[in-house]
Amino acid sequence: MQDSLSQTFSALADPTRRALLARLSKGEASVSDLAKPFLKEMSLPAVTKHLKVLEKAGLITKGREAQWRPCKLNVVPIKDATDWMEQYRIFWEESLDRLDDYLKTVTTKQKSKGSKNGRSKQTK
Amino acid sequence: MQDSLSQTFSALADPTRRALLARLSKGEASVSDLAKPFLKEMSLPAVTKHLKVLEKAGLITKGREAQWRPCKLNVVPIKDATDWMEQYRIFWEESLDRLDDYLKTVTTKQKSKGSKNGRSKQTK
DNA sequence: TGGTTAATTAACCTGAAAGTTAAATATGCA
DNA sequence: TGCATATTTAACTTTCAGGTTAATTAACCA
Repeated sequence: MQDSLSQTFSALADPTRRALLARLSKGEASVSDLAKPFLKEMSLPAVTKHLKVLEKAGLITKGREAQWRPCKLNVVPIKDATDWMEQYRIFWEESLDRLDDYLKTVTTKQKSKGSKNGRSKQTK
Repeated sequence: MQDSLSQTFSALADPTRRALLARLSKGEASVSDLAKPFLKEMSLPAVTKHLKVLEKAGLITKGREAQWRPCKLNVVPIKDATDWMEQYRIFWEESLDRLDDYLKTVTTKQKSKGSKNGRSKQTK
């Protein structure tokens, strides 16, 4: 058995499953509704399996209504994954800062037609 | 070949690889440095393979310095993955709002010993 | 009761992921 | 040169993911 973060990431690591989630973000849908856009590319049981993966990862829950299984999105594991990723946010914000500084340097250079230093990355 | 989001998510879907990234977030390290904490559980070539997965996903880059291959974190794909997840943020914020409302209702009830509305979720 | 629709299960195939051990490749240094 | 260290590659095994087709289950409806 896998830890739940791994399960979430691996559920998300498939474009069909991400598309299913995207569809469900617009509202509940039955299995055949969900499958419809994919039936050119794969069989219904294949979609069933994808849904099972999503269900095991806690990303969707299936209800029952007559012969339909209305699926709905559960976003909690996505939030958990996002929370995990947050620990890296500082890194890309940092690098955006550097980009910012760099752009400022370029702008300055353009205005003053000259650089105060020979290196490219030096500001700040 | 996989699309890059799938590659990122699938690279992140392994606790060893996430631990490697976490280690790299503290600074560059060589392969053997990185491997050290895992050598009780797996062989060095296994770690090499994990690093290759991370490298192919663009999450790290390997340099060379004598016989060492210093690895460093590249956080861009993580940002991309986060950006993708952002489309779901509204959902969990929504549900936190509902929780918030609920807590407010409970508090109000405690203070006023009565509820202003007759909705179903208010008890308990 | 029997037919239709919705969905799942079973049995199977193929390929790739994740690990192994052993051998090969670089690089530094005495 | 030749040995030691760092890392990768090769060859192999096992397990699992993702797909298939065919059969089965479940519910509705006439």
